[in-house]
Amino acid sequence: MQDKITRILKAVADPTRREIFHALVVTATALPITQVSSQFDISRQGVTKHLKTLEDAGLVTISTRGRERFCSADTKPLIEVSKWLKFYEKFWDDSLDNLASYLD
Amino acid sequence: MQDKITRILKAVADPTRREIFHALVVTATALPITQVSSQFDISRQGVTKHLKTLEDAGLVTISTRGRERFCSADTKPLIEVSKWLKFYEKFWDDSLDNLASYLD
DNA sequence: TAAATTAGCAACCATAAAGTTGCATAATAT
DNA sequence: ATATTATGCAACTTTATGGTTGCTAATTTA
Repeated sequence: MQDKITRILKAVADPTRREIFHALVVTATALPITQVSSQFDISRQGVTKHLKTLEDAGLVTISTRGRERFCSADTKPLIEVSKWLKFYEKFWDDSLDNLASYLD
Repeated sequence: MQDKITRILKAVADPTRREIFHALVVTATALPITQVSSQFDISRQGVTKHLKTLEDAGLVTISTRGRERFCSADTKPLIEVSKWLKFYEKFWDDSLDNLASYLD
């Protein structure tokens, strides 16, 4: 369907999803879905959908233990975003000069 | 409506928009809309919409001269994305150690 | 065993997003 | 003056997205 970088960027483009991701990153311990969703105003199903999107992007991993599903964040896919940005860093300040040197 | 970082991330989350943006960055000279759209398979109007989205995110600036509207890329807003990423860089490799030092 | 908890699935809704076409208008070129 | 070109605007279609609710199934707890 979509390529990796697109999935990652779409995943973090939504503010609620960024919040969920952030919460999982700073918690640093795997949380069951209900416990994640309790931190947000939207329904559990809403959160589950967001978690699925984050999982598809590789930003969240989910493991089942008993009836619970534990979610934890994985920041590694963001390296892709960082790599994508790298190219444009060249142009951040003195655009023309840096472009010139790039074209050489 | 949406906050800055969300507008920027949404703008670059679309692959066609990333392509348009990239084309403008490497061209380094302002291009009239028709000339931009000629490089893509979608209609001129489609491209115009994407340019509007990019402009709203600050990634493209458009100036009118005569009947033409010249578009050029501005990479500066991507600094916001870079700043957003900064926080998560801490966790990229040795997650637990770095989280520990962050929490101190 | 019965009650409570965790979660998935499916259907649904409203809105946004990506793209199209047709038409009007202003600026340029012939 | 006419024809051409560059563009905006508006309406429309299709599909994606963010969110909801109701129901069912499985695992725990009492």
